[in-house]
Amino acid sequence: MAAESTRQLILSTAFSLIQSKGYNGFSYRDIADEIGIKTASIHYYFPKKCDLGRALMADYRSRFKDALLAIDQDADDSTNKLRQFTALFIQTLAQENRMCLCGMLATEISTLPVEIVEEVKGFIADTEKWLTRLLTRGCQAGWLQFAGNPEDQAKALFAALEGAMITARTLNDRRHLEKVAKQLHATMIVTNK
Amino acid sequence: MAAESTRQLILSTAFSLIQSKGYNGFSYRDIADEIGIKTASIHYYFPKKCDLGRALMADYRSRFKDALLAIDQDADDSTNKLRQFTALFIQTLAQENRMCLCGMLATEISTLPVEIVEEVKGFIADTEKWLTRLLTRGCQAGWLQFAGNPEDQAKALFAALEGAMITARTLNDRRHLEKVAKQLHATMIVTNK
DNA sequence: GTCTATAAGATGATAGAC
DNA sequence: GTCTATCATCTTATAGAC
Repeated sequence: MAAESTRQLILSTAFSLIQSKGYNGFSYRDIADEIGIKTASIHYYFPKKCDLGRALMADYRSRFKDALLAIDQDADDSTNKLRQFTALFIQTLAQENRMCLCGMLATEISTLPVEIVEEVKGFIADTEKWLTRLLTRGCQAGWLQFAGNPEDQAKALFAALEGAMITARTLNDRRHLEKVAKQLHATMIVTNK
Repeated sequence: MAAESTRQLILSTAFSLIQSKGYNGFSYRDIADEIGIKTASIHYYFPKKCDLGRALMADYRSRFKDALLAIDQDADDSTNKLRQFTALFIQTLAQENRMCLCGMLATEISTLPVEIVEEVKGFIADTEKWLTRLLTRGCQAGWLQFAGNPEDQAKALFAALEGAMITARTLNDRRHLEKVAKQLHATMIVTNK
């Protein structure tokens, strides 16, 4: 269907733009010019910009959740699950220096419509909850070790990855993120198990 | 002098706006309305928006450097210097939920004029360099302990603080940042010294 | 579904009066 | 220094023809 195709094209183009320039940094015109359509056509699928923004963030949240589920279902031990998790961030950055949509929108939070704010908050809550469970189990099984409690360590770990994406992008050095990821692993993974 | 006062008023108002809404999220009109002047007056002091943005980031970078120098000159040991460092981020967030200007602009990096980009890069380089020195000395003196090398640990530490400011602001919970800071301390500070 | 046309408002910026 | 007036341009958004 031509309709479904255009809709998908709008979504993927907008996704790329919002990951690199932010919600306030892209316009319907940017999308239209890139695809070769008119802005009115975009309004047909997404009447208001916040409709598009909400759809993008909701999709992203859903796909990220699927990725976490896939890690859960993997037979690997906690250390490898942790590596798979950090790899999600490294892969995103490797793709044209794109930011995690959550980190991007969270920084713009005070300028966003409420519907989008809720999705961003949900993404953080989902991820910290998942990470807390991973860290708790990893500790119990003796694969992981760290000071403090799993909840706070999960917050610190997620924050470090989001922050490192930002600094890596700014310094135009994706290895920056890889170094931070490696450092985070070294801090938590029990090597003499 | 009225001139100096207006200039300072513009800078402080713009600073507050850019910390909360980002470079692409504030306008000359926002500043003018808040101060009670016209946008043309702002153009008198800062002809182009990037002049204002550059001034704000350069000032911030300079003041942050001074704060780091003050920590250096303090008689405290490395663990307390580290606590003073993380306190800088906590204090910023405590002030009306404001972001670190570096983290804010770094996220918008792909939309910023080059002069500003250079200041942001410089801020990251300055801070990571200072932190690396602190961590190196703290290790040598036996106050601090961590896996890997000081350079990468410095990158991870800075990234975690910037990231935690973002998540804390989004969740509207400044204790989020405090928990992450505490966690970072617990990870590195040798308790039985 | 996609377009043209158009609107109302914001934005960064400048010229020139006071 | 600060203002009024004005600018070209962009932005989100809608109405209606095809």
